Amino acid sequence: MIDELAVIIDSLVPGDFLPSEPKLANQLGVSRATLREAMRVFEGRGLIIRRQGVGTLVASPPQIIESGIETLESIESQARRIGLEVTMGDLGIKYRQPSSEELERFAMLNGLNVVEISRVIEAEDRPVAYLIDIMPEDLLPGETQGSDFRGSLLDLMIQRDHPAISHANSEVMAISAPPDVARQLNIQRGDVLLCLESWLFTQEGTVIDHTYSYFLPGTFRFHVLRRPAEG
Amino acid sequence: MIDELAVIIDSLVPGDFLPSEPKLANQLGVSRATLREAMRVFEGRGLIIRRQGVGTLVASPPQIIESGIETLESIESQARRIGLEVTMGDLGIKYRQPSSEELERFAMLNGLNVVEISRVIEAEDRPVAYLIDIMPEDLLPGETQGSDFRGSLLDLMIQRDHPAISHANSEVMAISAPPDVARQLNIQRGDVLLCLESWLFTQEGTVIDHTYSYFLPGTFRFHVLRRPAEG
DNA sequence: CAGTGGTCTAGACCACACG
DNA sequence: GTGTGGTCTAGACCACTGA
Repeated sequence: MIDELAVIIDSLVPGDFLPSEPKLANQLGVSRATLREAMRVFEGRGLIIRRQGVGTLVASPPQIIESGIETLESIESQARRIGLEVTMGDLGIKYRQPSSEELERFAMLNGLNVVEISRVIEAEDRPVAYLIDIMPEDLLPGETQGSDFRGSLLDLMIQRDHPAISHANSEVMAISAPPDVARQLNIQRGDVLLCLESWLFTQEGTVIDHTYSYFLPGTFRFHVLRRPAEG
Repeated sequence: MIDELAVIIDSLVPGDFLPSEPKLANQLGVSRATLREAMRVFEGRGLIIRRQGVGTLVASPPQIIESGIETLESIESQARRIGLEVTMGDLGIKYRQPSSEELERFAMLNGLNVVEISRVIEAEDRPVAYLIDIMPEDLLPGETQGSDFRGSLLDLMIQRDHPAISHANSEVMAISAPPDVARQLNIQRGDVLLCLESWLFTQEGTVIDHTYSYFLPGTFRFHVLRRPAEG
């Protein structure tokens, strides 16, 4: 069945709509649930786009952002390098009390809040990443004040001299999209995401930022040089 | 609903069985389909194990293999470092003609076949990874001859002097398990996997191995140091 | 064999987009 | 309002396990 679906998608050109799910299920002789299961595969590869209330259409092949995973670089600047335009959705800014773990990690002064900043990155009118930064409020770059900020938080932090960024320690994970992230990225919960959880270090060795980056498959390609251990 | 399920799982100790799916669905007041959707989340985190014909049980917290992703090291040797015992399932060995792309990549002599080697790695009686190596047949280490080979292919290649391994170029991906891989790892298709696709280079700069490594969430933790680009 | 999880079906209702 | 995808339900059959 999945092969038949592949043929149908193949026979269409980017921008074309597939028949509606009930029709297509009928046409292929399967239930809608089974059809949707199959469509997930193609959606995961970025070949089709499903939009509630609109329909399912064949996607244009995306421009791929390729980068070494060991390079700490904002999505905006990666995109700029290949001439791809990315836009940032609305900033979600939330101040809250730090957890005890955060108090320790950030070596925060008493009484300060942490600020949690979330935003969706879009390229070619599709969400491609969802970023969350958590940091002590006094370390938030001043440029971000005002809700019209549209640049890269990471770029601001790298460019400023104080505190100076040294590196990030990141963990690489494959996860199934949690409900809140799925909603933000306009995908179904359970869809596959590549996630980097990072702690940003200053040259003094203190942690000033804790981030989660969720990447949709298709637009990003991370590579890494792996070398045998010494000895 | 998912929270109620979390409480139930929390209240059990590793090794305990959950009620059967129909019973549990009834108990929680949802359909079996919905329950299964929720259970996927916990299965993805390695908290529960579902076995067809047996039941669903609460998993013991796995020992976690932690490693820098930029280190080229076999799973066996990573596991040895933390005192975890891993075993290798049966080798699948298949000889076949190289594709035109492989001919070029491997700079192969005419008439040679490539050999495709696949195996499942298990730890604590659970599959944790699925590895596939594709290489020209004349480069396959002699030790692997005979179906009772149980060691690490990568270790053999790193240890031998000719050809000497320099590094691997790997791509990091999050994928939804394809049917064949899902079957091997005893998971459901659509479950989340971290995948490394690598090309192994000799010090002469030629490619001698093409590998896919699929990692189940839970047992492995990859991290990486990310540094700002120069300038 | 009985009981389990794996998969599929048919049908329903909802949230959403767009005219 | 109409049609779309998103989600859920109830029920069925299959494949597998272990007694």
